[in-house]
Amino acid sequence: MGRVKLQIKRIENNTNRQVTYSKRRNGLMKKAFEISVLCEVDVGLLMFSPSGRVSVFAGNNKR
Amino acid sequence: MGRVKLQIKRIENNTNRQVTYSKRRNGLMKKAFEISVLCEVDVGLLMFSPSGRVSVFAGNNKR
DNA sequence: CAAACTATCTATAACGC
DNA sequence: TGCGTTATAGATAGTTT
Repeated sequence: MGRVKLQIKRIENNTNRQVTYSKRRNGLMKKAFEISVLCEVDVGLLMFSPSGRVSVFAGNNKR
Repeated sequence: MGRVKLQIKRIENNTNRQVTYSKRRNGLMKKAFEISVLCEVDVGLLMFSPSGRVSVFAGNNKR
């Protein structure tokens, strides 16, 4: 997506890599939430950022 | 996406819910892979389908 | 610097075989 | 039932504020 097609390889620029991480992390969490609701499945998603922060999403159909 | 705007709620039709699960599961795994490479982060993704099957993605930047 | 914008790319809902 | 196509909604790379 975006203005240009992006090659799937490590983003060398530190700032840009961090910005992209923030954006895509949000998108990935949203997608995980959506599939858990739409399809009534249990989903667990874990991301460990280079800075040591962890993002977690857990969606389950029992709620 | 798709032909119509989709409400984020359980898909009632069993067949359609299964089809949507297959498609979105693939999309979600791909996204997880991409963020792990682009941003050099460790990512774990787990999905438990209603039929009992489990899908796992694990991407880490040590490889 | 981070938040918002927007042009463009990608994912996917409905459809067709 | 499953796989490929098409039209469109959604995500996002680069830009602007």
